[in-house]
Amino acid sequence: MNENLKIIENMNIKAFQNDLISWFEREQRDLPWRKDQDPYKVWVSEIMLQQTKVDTVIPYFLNFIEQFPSIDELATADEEKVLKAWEGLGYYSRVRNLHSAVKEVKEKYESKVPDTPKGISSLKGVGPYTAGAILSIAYGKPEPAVDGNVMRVLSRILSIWEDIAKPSTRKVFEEAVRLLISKENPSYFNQALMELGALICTPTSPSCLLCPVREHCHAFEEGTQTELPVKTRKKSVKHVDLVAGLIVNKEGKILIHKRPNKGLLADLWEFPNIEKSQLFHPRRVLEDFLLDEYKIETEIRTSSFAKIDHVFSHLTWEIEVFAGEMVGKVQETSTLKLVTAEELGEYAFPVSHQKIWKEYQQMI
DNA sequence: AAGGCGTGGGG
DNA sequence: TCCCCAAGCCT
Repeated sequence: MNENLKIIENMNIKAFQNDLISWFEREQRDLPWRKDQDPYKVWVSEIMLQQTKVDTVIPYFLNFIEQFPSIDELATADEEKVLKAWEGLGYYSRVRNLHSAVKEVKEKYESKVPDTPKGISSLKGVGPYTAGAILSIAYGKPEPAVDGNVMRVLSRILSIWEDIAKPSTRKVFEEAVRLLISKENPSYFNQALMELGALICTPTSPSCLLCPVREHCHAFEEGTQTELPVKTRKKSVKHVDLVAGLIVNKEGKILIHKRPNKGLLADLWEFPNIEKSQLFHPRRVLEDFLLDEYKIETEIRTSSFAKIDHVFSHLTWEIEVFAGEMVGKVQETSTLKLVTAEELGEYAFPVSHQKIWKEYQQMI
């Protein structure tokens, strides 16, 4: 056995499972994806919940399932509508992968979500955690579903001092779960570990006195619960200065651009923008960019109407925004459009550019 | 392995 | 204000 898992040898595993699952049966939150075990809905919820809080996900989940109630309806849905349903949730590659994987399930598996580790893991956007979550929650299979909650909870119960920021550490916890998981109810066991992490065994100031498994917890016994888990923090973020244009034509239509299908905010729409230059005034940089890149002649106002600060997980933006008018005409393409203010609502924008639009409306 | 990839909320 | 977090995955 792994040296990190010696505590398990002296655990009463049956009692641990029972205490944990009984607590979950009593205290679990009433969440929309817990209404049934439809593998499709479990799948959608697990993708949405990646790095995202329950409270944030709930309204998105309800709307998404209403719009796309089944594999077949999502598989045949218009890409732009699917992306719009994800607008504001972040990590947009999740929805692109989900849409693509759902199409694959429809074509290759007759619209039935695979129920084997190999099958489920082959789907785009389904990694080790999500595979285990779907297999255990939707299909009752005793597979580990190790997320941040599970690593935090088990690092405390089993006194595991490995750095959970290291990718290789997940395997230690998967092995632990394989030893601990209830074969009678793997679904509740996995969900209970995560629910415990969310409600009781929280990152800071865990509620040990309310914990249903504190008798089984080595960290509680030693008083080390606030020192665990060990997690090295990553380095600070870089900063980028942008200049953007809120450009309208003579009919008042607004110029928007679709971002590339890879990288940051892929496939989302934006107001034309470019990184600032040290050498030239932002207004001049924007003017040149619109002419060179889109062959658009513009008259840009002398002073900007807004400066938007936006923070991502790995970088920050400051966007200085200028209003302007097109002089001539544009050739519209699939990635460059002129739209009315009403039509803007049909396109998915990142939050940073939603801020631009709000500032513009206040200004005019 | 390590960095890219969003957003909103809490201490 | 700043830093960290929240049911990770991909390259």
